[in-house]
Amino acid sequence: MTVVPLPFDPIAEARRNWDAHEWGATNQMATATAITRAHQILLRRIDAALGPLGLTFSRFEALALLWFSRQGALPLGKVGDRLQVHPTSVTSTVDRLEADGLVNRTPHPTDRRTTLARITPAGRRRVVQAADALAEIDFGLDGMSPADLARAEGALVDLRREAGDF
Amino acid sequence: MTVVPLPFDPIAEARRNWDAHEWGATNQMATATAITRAHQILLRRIDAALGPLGLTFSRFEALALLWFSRQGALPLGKVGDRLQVHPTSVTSTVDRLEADGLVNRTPHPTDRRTTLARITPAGRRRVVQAADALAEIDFGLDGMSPADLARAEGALVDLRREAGDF
DNA sequence: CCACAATACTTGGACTTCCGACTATCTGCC
DNA sequence: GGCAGATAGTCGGAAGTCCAAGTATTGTGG
Repeated sequence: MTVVPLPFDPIAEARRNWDAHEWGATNQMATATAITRAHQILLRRIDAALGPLGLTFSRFEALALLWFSRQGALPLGKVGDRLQVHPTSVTSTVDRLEADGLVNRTPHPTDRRTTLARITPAGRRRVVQAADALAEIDFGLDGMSPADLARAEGALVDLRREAGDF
Repeated sequence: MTVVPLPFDPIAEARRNWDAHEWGATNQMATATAITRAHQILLRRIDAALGPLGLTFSRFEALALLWFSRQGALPLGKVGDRLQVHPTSVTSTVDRLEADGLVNRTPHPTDRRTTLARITPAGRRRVVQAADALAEIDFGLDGMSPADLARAEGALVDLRREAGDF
């Protein structure tokens, strides 16, 4: 995608318009817009870095979660809870990871409703490569100072907590 | 989507795992994850608030941009530049806005390559309702203090600038 | 002045996300 | 014990994002 730098900060501009028309919640609008843009930037860079490895960010997140799990396997539902995504998204993500041989579906030993996603040896190798690739580009955040990294993370804790993240 | 609160902060957990396995760029990973989650939370709340009005956040952003423009019309390319989305996304967004009668496509007076998106009277009414609805829910950010709003926005300025936002 | 490059938009395809609806299985209470 | 309701996962569909490629139009350098 061609990035065309604007001659002004679009958020500052939106803030002026918002105030001028008395639309309310200007600060929230500005922060919501900033988070949205940051996410766009991040996702593009991360997916670009993972593309050569045949992964996307969401597939990487699932794979890393399994990698960290003690047994290398989790029920699909647990994956959804941890990543805060819809069950159908987990199904779709695991479908693709399985098609690439990075994960296997295994029946749960006692609950026949439940399916476990288990990371394969190939999956373990791949996720390490991906983590390297992401560390290499600083997760797309090389434009942020250590202080800003901490500020952003800290400022978002209450939002996540209040939204039920933990 | 059912939100299942976790008994711990998943980012703190990821941080521990990341460090334990020496995967690198832990602070960037944590901030990237926080931004991703914040965006998920935000988008769900905003789209839920706009759903009854037949809008989504991206359609609202485009409509608001046209509303603020002096002529009530902009070339599709300009819309993409301002919202930092791919030309095909603009096409798709304007298609739907046009199907709902909120926007019209008009030929550019001098450049026949260019198409203008023009907000209709119905579009103007709708966007004001939408802005009210969003202010009502504080853009999904009612969980954040004024200080945190400013912190988050400020921390992301450098990222946006360095990425070519402005 | 005219061929070639740049620009503006659309089309088709891949991927992710969600919702609603559906099947299969387990759990609990009468 | 057995039926009702909860839980786990999948399927189909809608919407958003992107990329690659294609058409139409405009701009430009030899």
